[in-house]
Amino acid sequence: MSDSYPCFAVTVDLVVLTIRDEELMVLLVNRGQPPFRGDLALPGGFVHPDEGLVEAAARELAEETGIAVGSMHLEQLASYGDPGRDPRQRVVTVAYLAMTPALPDPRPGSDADGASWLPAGAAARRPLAFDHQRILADGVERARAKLEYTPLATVFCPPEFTIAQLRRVYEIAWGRSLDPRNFHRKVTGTPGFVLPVDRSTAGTRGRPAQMYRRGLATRLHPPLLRED
Amino acid sequence: MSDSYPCFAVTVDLVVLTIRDEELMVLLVNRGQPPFRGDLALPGGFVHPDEGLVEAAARELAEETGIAVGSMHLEQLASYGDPGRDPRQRVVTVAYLAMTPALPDPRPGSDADGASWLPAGAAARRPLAFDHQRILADGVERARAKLEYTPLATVFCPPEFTIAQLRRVYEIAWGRSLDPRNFHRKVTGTPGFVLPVDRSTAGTRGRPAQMYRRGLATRLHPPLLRED
DNA sequence: TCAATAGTGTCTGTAAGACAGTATTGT
DNA sequence: ACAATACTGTCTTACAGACACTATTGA
Repeated sequence: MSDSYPCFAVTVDLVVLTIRDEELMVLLVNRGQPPFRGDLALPGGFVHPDEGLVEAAARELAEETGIAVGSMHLEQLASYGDPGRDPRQRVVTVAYLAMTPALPDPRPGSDADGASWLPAGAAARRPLAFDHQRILADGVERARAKLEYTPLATVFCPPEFTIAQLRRVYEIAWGRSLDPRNFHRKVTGTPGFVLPVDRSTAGTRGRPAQMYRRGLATRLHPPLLRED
Repeated sequence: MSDSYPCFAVTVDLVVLTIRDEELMVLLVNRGQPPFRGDLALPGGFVHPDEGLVEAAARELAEETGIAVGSMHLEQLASYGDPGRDPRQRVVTVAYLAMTPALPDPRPGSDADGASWLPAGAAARRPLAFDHQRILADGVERARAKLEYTPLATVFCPPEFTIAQLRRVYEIAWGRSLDPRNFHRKVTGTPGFVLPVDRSTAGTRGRPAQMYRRGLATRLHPPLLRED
């Protein structure tokens, strides 16, 4: 029942997604040491002995991106522990999914040096270190799916945004265009999705747009489904 | 980046759900050793050094219930690794969710001795060993949620079942009654949910019912939502 | 004035909830 | 016959998709 206590290494790895330059992007790092030296990998690292899993994920995220976790969404994705996924030793990794508004480029010389934003779709189809290709694919799919039934699309937007900006999030994440008028009606009609603020855009071509911030809802009723 | 390789124990724990006696039930074991000796706990145990996580979950499931995993649904739930969740040492557990048709009682004298089925709702509100109360609550909520948008309710049914049996699964899991006529129309009208077989019930009061088996769909479109 | 974007109204098809009504069995 | 359960049809309402139309700005 509990005869042996084998020793495992435990890591956290992060799928950090954002929308930049009209594309869904993922934060990847260049591995400086073997194994997989020179390959791209998800940011992550070993969990410290007296540290919780979320704390480890938040710490690694702050180390790699240089920003605090407070402003971004962070949730557990899944764990991966196939024997042989790390050639050195048995490692179980707990993957986390983070979603954030567009960030400036990682500054060279900072802890985040060597990290860069790459298009998520393309990255999920190229080899990455360890089983990170699989983890990335799972993370992208989770994010896409959660846009359907949660208001999480707002975490890709700045604190105040327009309905059109929010719509672009869906269009980019799902790779399909949405009718602006129906989307507007749907979003403003779903209680708790967005809250209007007393401000409008200015200096843009066309009629100024009402600005909104995140509402308090955690689930969308009814959901905003992507398929036909 | 990778200075220390702290040593963790890794376990798998199982939330095994079924429907028995018109109730959602969970398989719990009595802990025979400290810590939490005498308390109820989820079945589970240490992952072997050369064993994958799913393999470990399937092995523990077979050991505790005495049946092969082949006939039941098994999916990863989440991982739990707060420092101090096990008073002996640092343990990270990967929890799995299993769903199965009604099984006979665990036979005394078998490996599954000491295991028993308890109502899941009540068990999720009573103290269990470690953080198993939280894991159980997460598992029950995951199962309830997945009934909405997947055909997983069928894994609680025998290989061949009637629409009324399937409806009871939803009613028991969600704690609300569903209109038999609308449910019938919805289920038979969702492609890939159920497939009719050339058989009917007999010996029952009332008109015999057509029997069905699981379809090939993995998601329900549109979903079968529980809230109003 | 025109182009562009924001936002509203309207129509139509689909599907869910409510529930009347028909079908087929055991008692 | 009657009760019980299976199944079908109909009505109403809600909502998604399509798209005409109005509103408000910059060029």
